[in-house]
Amino acid sequence: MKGKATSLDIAHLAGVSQPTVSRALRGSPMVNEETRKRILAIAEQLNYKVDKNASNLRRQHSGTLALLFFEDPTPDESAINPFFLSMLGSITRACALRGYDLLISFQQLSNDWQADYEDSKKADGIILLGYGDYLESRGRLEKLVEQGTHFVRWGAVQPDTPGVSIGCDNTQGGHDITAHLVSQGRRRIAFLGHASNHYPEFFERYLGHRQALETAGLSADPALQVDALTTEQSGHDAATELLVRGAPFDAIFAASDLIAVGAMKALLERGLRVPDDVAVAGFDDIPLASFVNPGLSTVQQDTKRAGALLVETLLALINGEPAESQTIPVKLALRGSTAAK
Amino acid sequence: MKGKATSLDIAHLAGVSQPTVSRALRGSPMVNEETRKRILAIAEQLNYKVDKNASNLRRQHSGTLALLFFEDPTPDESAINPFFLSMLGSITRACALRGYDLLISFQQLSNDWQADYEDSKKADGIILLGYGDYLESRGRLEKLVEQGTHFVRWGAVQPDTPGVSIGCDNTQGGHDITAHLVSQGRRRIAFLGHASNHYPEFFERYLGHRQALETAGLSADPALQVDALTTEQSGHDAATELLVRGAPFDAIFAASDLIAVGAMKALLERGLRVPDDVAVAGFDDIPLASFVNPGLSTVQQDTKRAGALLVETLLALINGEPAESQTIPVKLALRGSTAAK
DNA sequence: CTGAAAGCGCTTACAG
DNA sequence: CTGAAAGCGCTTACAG
Repeated sequence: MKGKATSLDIAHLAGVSQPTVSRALRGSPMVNEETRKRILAIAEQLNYKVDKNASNLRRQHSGTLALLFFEDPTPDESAINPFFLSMLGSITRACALRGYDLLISFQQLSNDWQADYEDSKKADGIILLGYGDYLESRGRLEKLVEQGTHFVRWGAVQPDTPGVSIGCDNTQGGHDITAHLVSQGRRRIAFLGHASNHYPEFFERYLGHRQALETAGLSADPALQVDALTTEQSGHDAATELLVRGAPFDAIFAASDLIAVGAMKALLERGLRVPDDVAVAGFDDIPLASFVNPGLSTVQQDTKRAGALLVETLLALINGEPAESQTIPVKLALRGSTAAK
Repeated sequence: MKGKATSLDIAHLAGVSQPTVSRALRGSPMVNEETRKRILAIAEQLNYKVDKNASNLRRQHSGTLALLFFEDPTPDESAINPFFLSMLGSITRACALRGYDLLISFQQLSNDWQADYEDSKKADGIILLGYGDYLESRGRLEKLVEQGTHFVRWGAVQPDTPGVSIGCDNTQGGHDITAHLVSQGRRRIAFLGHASNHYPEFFERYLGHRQALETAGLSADPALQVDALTTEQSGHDAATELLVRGAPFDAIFAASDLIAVGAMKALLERGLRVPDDVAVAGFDDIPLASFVNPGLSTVQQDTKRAGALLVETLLALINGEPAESQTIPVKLALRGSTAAK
């Protein structure tokens, strides 16, 4: 036999028709048990595998999901945001569990998305994972909805966002970690991270932060908010800017762990001690958070649950079942960086 | 028009035959320029995308590579070895650059590999990336070769390994970092990591380590080698074991950064100072290496180059071109953890 | 329980 | 330069 075996080869060997082979292989109940066993044995022996291209073409689905991963500040570097890598792992596992393959594509938010996996029938639906200017990408989300593409997005869950989104409770997280800082005796708490609707996740964290301040009877000083994207460098720059401004502060809540780690570096370089002089908290609970010195207090996102929920929701969408945006609860992971003075 | 547009729909609208549409879309030179333009315009307007299943079925290839990722000590946790994540990123980019899609699958080394992507025509070839007992997996490599599967493997490059491998120069790396430790005045250098042919990469690093010791006129004390897998926990355990043994040492070369970081923790817990009491070096240069305190000296593997080389080699194999195993040079990344006493 | 027939949407000789 | 024909390897009504 030259080349790979086909179902027709098996049919010949088993003395049945090709459709019967197809039925037996997929466990159709209407195949004689003995016939099935014979067919399975031959298939095994020939190392036969169903040709997915043929099968998919006929069945008009692919058994594959696509993960569209976009990140803007790091177009080409190998350093991908660890939080997303953790998500990647959990999404892969969730797919495998449900018998789906996962196609992966890294893209820049600023480019046109190569989101034609579904159109070209390579995937049944798309998971969008990334970080960047929401307002810039919004139009593309609308286009996906318009085209009837099946997709779920990881991000801020807001009523006016096109399509279905899964995200963590950013507001609650921002609130809780700030409340914790207050409970540790901090009063002048800076926020490092973009705080506008361009970056809804950060904005929600910021709003939660402000809520907690208000509850504590503290006011949010505009001088204590500095824009930052989710990279260490950006966090370093933001903390430096904060120091330059000169407004006193005794704590920093960074909108992501990467920002927090960069900020800690900047503080240490200026001779400030964490947490003695400045408490620092982050968001995400990336592995690095427990390794910096002191350990970084942060808001933990449940990536395992998130990955599973993204996949489940997308599959529901694909199957025409109702699917809604959902928010996942967060919890605090407290370490040395926010100890009381 | 209901459902997605097909090439036949376009043919009708353009007043040509369906094969002409197919030719025009793939830029065949034997299509009238005006006809082509008309067809392209219609295709654009209908948001037409070639059905990959049909195309692949006909052309008998998939334009997709599969990345089979296996890791054994962490079957289900979300914490994936950061070094492999870095490789993942570079492989994805290398694929995208060459117009290939990447299918990803996480597996346990101990299970049967679900390596039938090529058999089922979902991928044209497979990249194997992972860490575990080589002797255990060897049989499966042999089977892949036997079946004529196109694959490349990241790992130790050794003549008797089935198939084609790409790996870094582990021996050189182990040699250079040990020579560096010696140059910093260290004389009793421990090695943490498996040092047997079950783990060829570690073994090569160990051999390089011994070479450097010999060159320096130092002998390798068996009491200073402790087995460890590439996790922090394992590194922590190994360092603890080393301390329990009681043989004096003034430096540790860990076979991976994760081991080194775990070992550093164990040392600090016992009140030992790095580098004053014990210098510590690792291997991989994961992002964490520059964040621990003090920064971890290590051997840097060029993951960008590695990813590109893996993809290039696999594509050569797929195209029936000659392809050979290759070794990538390494370089040292020196930080505070190996400063002179 | 099984087979003959049709067809998924392309690509590629083969003719002209 | 273009079209009619065949066929990639399956799955699924339709008959029996």
